[in-house]
Amino acid sequence: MSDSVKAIGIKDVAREAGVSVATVSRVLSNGPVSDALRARVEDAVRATGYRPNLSARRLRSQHSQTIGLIVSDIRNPFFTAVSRAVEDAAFQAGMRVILCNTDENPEREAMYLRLMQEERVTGLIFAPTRATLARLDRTDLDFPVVLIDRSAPAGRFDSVVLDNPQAAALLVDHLHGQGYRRIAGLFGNTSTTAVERHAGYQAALAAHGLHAEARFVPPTAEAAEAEIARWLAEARRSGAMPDAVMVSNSLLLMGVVKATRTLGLTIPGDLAVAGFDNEPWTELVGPGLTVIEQPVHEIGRAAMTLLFERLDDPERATRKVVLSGTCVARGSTGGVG
Amino acid sequence: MSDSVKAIGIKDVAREAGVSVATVSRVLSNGPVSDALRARVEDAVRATGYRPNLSARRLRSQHSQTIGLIVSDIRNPFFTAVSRAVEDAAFQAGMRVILCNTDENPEREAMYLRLMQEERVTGLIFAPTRATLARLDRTDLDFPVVLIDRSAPAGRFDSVVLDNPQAAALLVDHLHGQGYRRIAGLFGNTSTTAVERHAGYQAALAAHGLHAEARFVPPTAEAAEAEIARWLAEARRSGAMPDAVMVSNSLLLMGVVKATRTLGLTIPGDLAVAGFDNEPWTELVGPGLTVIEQPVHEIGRAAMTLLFERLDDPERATRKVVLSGTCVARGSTGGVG
DNA sequence: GCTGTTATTGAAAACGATTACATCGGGTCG
DNA sequence: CGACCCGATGTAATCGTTTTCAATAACAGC
Repeated sequence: MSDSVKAIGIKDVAREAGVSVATVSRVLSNGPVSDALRARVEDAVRATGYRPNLSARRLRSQHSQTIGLIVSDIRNPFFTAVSRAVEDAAFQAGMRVILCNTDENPEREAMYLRLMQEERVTGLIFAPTRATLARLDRTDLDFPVVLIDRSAPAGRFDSVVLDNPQAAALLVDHLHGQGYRRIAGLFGNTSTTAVERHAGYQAALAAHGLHAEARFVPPTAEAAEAEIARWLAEARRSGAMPDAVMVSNSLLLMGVVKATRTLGLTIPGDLAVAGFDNEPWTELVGPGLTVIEQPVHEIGRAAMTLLFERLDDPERATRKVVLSGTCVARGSTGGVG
Repeated sequence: MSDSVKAIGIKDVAREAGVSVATVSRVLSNGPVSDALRARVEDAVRATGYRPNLSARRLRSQHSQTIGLIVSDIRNPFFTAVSRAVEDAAFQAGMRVILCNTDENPEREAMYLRLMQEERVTGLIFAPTRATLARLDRTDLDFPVVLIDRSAPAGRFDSVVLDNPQAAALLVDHLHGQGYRRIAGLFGNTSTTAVERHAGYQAALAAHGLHAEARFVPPTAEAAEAEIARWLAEARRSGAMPDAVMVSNSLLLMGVVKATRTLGLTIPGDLAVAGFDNEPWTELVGPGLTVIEQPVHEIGRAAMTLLFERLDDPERATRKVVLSGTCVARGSTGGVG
């Protein structure tokens, strides 16, 4: 707590060890130094408790050794898992990660993009909203970007995404196989992900000769709960109750389950339910919830791989890695009758 | 993607605007500049697309404008909520947050503490494991630290914690009021939090004249599931089945619920269940899970307040803010019979 | 008209590290 | 033995800002 002493710098270490600052720097970065001096310097570092100043280091070396990771919702276990994978890969490569959370808010996205530039990040992994994705082409960033979860329509950026249409179709096929015929769909209205899942849902229903009924809501449990309650009330009046509902993410899934509780509906007796993301709790709710499981860790790893390859060769053609999900069938789609 | 042009710096802006770099700097930091020049500089900034280099800025100004936040598990909604509160408060104060995740691993804690020093953070908010907490007194950091969730035994650091004994007692009292008499307790074995909750649990049971039966496990759902299964099997053989079990965090809670499923026990018929942290899914599992709700947002805000006050006055006495939780009663403790 | 004061502005030092370049010894080879 | 080279080390330039300090201009007071 002695506030008066200045923080110790590389000069102090050099003096303590009786060498030049250059030698200290070389020891710190495993440069060519004789064993004798190296030992002296290491002792001095320990003795003084020296910690290099990262700002100075980054400024001079023009190397931030940092990659950015901008996700839309850190509470979503999908993103926590991905960020874990990214961080592990980054750590192995001796890099740090700056993790930012946008809440699907374009203003925050813009703010964090600016931050990334000011931090001079080496690269960025980004899950943008549709709004930002649209103008991202025209924004110029001076670092490579890999998109995750949300994909670019054109091809200026590398990206890694789930095969969303296929995954949605997987759910529809499963529901159809279990005997459900009126399959409602509830989708988020901010991400391209939801759009793709909706497309897969529609195509699969068409293939089975079924009619699609889809609605789009803000990606919150509350919105989903309210919408599904309204929807079912209407459906009951018109005598056209769906026998199953699939949703495009786990927040909506929670909303739907809540709604069935307040409406007094049983799962799957009155309504079958299926969704995305195999979160730990989905196994524990009701008879267990049928979900699509994403290869979350692989998605994170793939994003890092793409990023590093791009850093190696900035000129190569952009790539899009598409991974497929698997259907985890549980009691919530137990079958008709 | 024009890689050949050097990144533009403050010099380029100065040349573009026909002023000195000092003036540009002053405009950027709202220093005293005539309106005419200010306008010219702002135009130049826009024209060149200049972004200040944060490393250089931090190096020169000796002000990182950054606070560290080290949590033990970012997937734990308690910490996601806290970090949200911290980040909001930091943003309002014009600061950035470096968020780090230790997984309750002392090595990672040490690594991140080192990182905080090298980043020259202004202050740190930290939820340490017991192991690290013990040696934290002897470590010298050159920035103030506020502990959250886990409290310091001595008093070198400011801290903000839940009133853990009281919260645990709240649960025990509730269970007792519902008619339960054999109340088992399952606690994590890495945090001081669990220790305090255990103490409250024991005291409350004693007050009711009941016998405490507690066990400690690693803070994972798997460990809890295995332990509770073993425990119940033993208890059944010895004819001393508990009629209720309380656990010290939400991961353990999940493990216990899983175990009841595989063992075919009903909640609360065969076993009442209660735990900590009012996560969204606890409402949806079985008849709803009775939990202690923590004032998560207030905890984050209080930590930031403590930190800022400490920065204002490094000499003042350390404080410990204790907030109380509330009991959210649900079906999982529905009552005996 | 001279001086003191204040508000703008620019030149240059400083922040704490890395690194280009020079220096120095000692070994190898012709 | 001299030329050459190589590895270890030190000196000083450098990264892109902020900030100190001096300079200038404008203006008020006497």
